[in-house]
Amino acid sequence: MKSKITLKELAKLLNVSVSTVSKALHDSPEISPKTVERVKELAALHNYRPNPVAVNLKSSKSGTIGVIIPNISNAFFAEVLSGIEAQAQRDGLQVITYISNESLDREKQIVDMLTSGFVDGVLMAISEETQRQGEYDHIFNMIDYNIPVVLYDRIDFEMPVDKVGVDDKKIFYDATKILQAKGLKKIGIATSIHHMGVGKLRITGYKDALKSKEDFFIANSARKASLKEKLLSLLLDKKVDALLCTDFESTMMASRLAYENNIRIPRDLKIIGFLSENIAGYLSPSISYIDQFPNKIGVKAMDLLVKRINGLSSEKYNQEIIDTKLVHLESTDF
Amino acid sequence: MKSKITLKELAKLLNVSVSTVSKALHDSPEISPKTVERVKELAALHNYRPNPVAVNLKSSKSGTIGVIIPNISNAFFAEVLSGIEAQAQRDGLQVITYISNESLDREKQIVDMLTSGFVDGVLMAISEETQRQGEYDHIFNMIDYNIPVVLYDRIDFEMPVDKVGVDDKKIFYDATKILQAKGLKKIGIATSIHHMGVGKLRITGYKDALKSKEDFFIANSARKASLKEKLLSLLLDKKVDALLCTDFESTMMASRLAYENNIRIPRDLKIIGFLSENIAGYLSPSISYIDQFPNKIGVKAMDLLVKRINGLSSEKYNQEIIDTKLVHLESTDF
DNA sequence: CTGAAAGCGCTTACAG
DNA sequence: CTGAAAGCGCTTACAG
Repeated sequence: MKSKITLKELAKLLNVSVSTVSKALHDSPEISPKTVERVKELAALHNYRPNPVAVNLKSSKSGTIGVIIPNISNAFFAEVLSGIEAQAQRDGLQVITYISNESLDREKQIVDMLTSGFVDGVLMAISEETQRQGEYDHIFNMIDYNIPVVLYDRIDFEMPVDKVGVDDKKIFYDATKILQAKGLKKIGIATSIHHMGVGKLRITGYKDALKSKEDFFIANSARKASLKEKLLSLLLDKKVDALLCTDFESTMMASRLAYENNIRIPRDLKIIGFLSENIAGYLSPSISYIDQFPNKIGVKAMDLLVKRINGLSSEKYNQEIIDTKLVHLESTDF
Repeated sequence: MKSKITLKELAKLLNVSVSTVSKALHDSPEISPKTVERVKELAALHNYRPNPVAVNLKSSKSGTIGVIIPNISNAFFAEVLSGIEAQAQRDGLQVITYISNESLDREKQIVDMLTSGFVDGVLMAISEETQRQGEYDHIFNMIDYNIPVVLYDRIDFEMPVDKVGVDDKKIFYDATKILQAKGLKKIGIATSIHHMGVGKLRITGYKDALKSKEDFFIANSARKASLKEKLLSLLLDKKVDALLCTDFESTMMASRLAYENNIRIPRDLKIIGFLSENIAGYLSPSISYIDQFPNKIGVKAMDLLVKRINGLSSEKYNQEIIDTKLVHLESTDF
C-alpha cells in the first residue's frame, strides 16, 4: 500500500525548502533549471500530486461546480449531465451532482449548502414544486451571495443569471403549423407539465398556431390516471387526428393508448412527441420527436458558467437558445 | 450582494478569540453557556457557514465521494446514481460524478485524478473497454493507494474491494426455466454485452438451464447492424418461440423486429428483457422485464462505502447481492 | 472559561 | 537562485 507524498516530504528528501519545491513544480523562472529537474524527477518517481483541498483553500476556489438535476430518471437530464461532465473534464472541473427530485424542500437544502461556498458555480433546472409554489427566495439568496448561476432547460424566470434552453413556444408553433400544412384539422395537445413554465410555453405555441378557438383540444394532467382519461377522451370522443405531446410521459401514454384502442398510427393518428433518440426509433411504430440536443444544452451551460466564473462575461446576462430538430419517424409518415 | 463571513471576522465582532468562536459553535463544554449563546446568535445573524474546504483540509477528509458511471444514457445507471445521491444526502456527503463513456482511457484519467486524493472513496462500474482489454492496473493502483472502492453492477472481478450487484447467472437460469415450464421449446438469447462479465454470466445461466446443446440459440453483437441480422435469423430462420434479452439494446431491438416482421407478441414470441420500469409498460405490447432495482444497488453501494471509509467494515470484503424480480407484462402473457 | 499556538498542505510576496 | 514567513479558514491540544 502506497500513500500520498506531500510537498514537505519531497522537500526533505531533496534537502531544499518547501517553497523551492513548489516553485519548481510550477516551472517558476526563479528556480534553476537543474533544481527544477531534480524536483520534477523525484516528484514523478513518487507520483506526487498536490493535495487539491489545500490548493483550493489557498486559491479560495473549489475547482468544483454544482449541478442541480430535478429528476435523473428523465433521459433528457441524464443527457444534459453528460454534456456538462464532458465539458467539465476539459476544464479540469469537478461536477458535484444534486438531485432535487422535483421537490422544493430538497432544492432549498441543496441551494443552502451550495451557498456555503462549496462550489465555484451552479448549474440548475428549477424543480417542479418550486415552480408550482412560485417560491424563488432561496435562489435569489444564492444569487445574492454572488455565486455564479446558470439556469438550463427551465429558463422562463426573471432572474439576473445566464440561461440556456430552447424556444419552447416556437417549437410547438412550428410543429402545429407543419401538421396543419399536411391537412390535419383536429390537432390536440397532451401534457403532464402544463403547470410548468416550459409546458405553458409549449401550449401557447400550439394555441397561437390554431386558426380558431374551436380547434383547441387538450389533455393535461400531472397524474397518470387523469391524463389517461383525458387522453382517451381526445382520442375516442373528439377523435383528434394528430397529437402533440410535450413530454416523455404524455408521448408514451399516447402511443400506448392508441395501441390499446386499435387506433392506427400514423393512418388514424399522427404523433409528435418528446423522447430521447435511443427510444423513439425502437417504438412500434416509431414516434416522431423533437430533439432538443440535451447534450449540447449541457455543454453550452458549462461554457456560460465557466465564462461567468472567470469574469469573462459581460455585465448583462446571456440567454442562449439551442436549435432543436423535428425528427420524422413513422408516426408522422406523410 | 452579501459575502461569506469567516470565523475570524465573527471573533472580531464579538471581541473574543477565533478558538472560542469555533468551540462555541461546536457546543464545546469548555465554553460558558452565555458565550455560546452570543456566538451562535451572531453566527445565525450573519448566516455563518464554516468554509468546507478549510474543514476538509484540517480533517484530511474531503467529504466527497467519486462515482464512476460508464454511460449515463443508460437508465439503469441513472437510477443507480439516484440511489447513491439520496444516500449521500443523508450522510452529508457530496457526490462527484465522472462518466467514463465506456472508455478505458477516460477511466484511467478519472481514476488517476481520484488517486490524488480528491475523494474519500469511490463507487465504480468498470467500463466496457476496460473489460474487453482486461487492463485493470489503474484500478489496482487506486486500491493500492488505500482509497476505499466499491464496485457496483459489474462485479465479476477478482479485486480486494466491496461489491454490490445481482446474481446474473441465476436470473437467467431461472428465467429460462420459467419459459421451459410453460412448454416453450426454442428459447433464444439476444445480447449486445456478451463480451462483458455481466453478459457472460447471463449467457451461462441460460445455457445451464438448457436441456441439450441443440437448444442453444444466440444473437450476439455489440454492433447494431450485426445484432439485427443475427436476431432476424433467430426470429425468421430458427423461429425461436421465446427470447431472453440481456440488455436495453437487445430488448428494444427484439421488440421492434417482431413488429416489423409481423411476429405477434406474445402469441408467436415471448420476450423477457432488461428495461426500466417506466418504459416497459408503455411499449406496445408491453415487455416483461427483470427489475434489478438499480436504486437499491446505489443505496447499498453507498452503505458499503461509508462503512468502509469509517473503518466499520470487517477485514474481508463484502459482496452484496440484490434480489431481482421478473415482472410479467404482456410479452409473457401465459 | 478563554486564548495563543500549531498545524492541515499548499502558494507567493519578500528578503537575502 | 533559495528559503523563511505569512496566510488561506478552520480545529484542537495545551497553557493560563
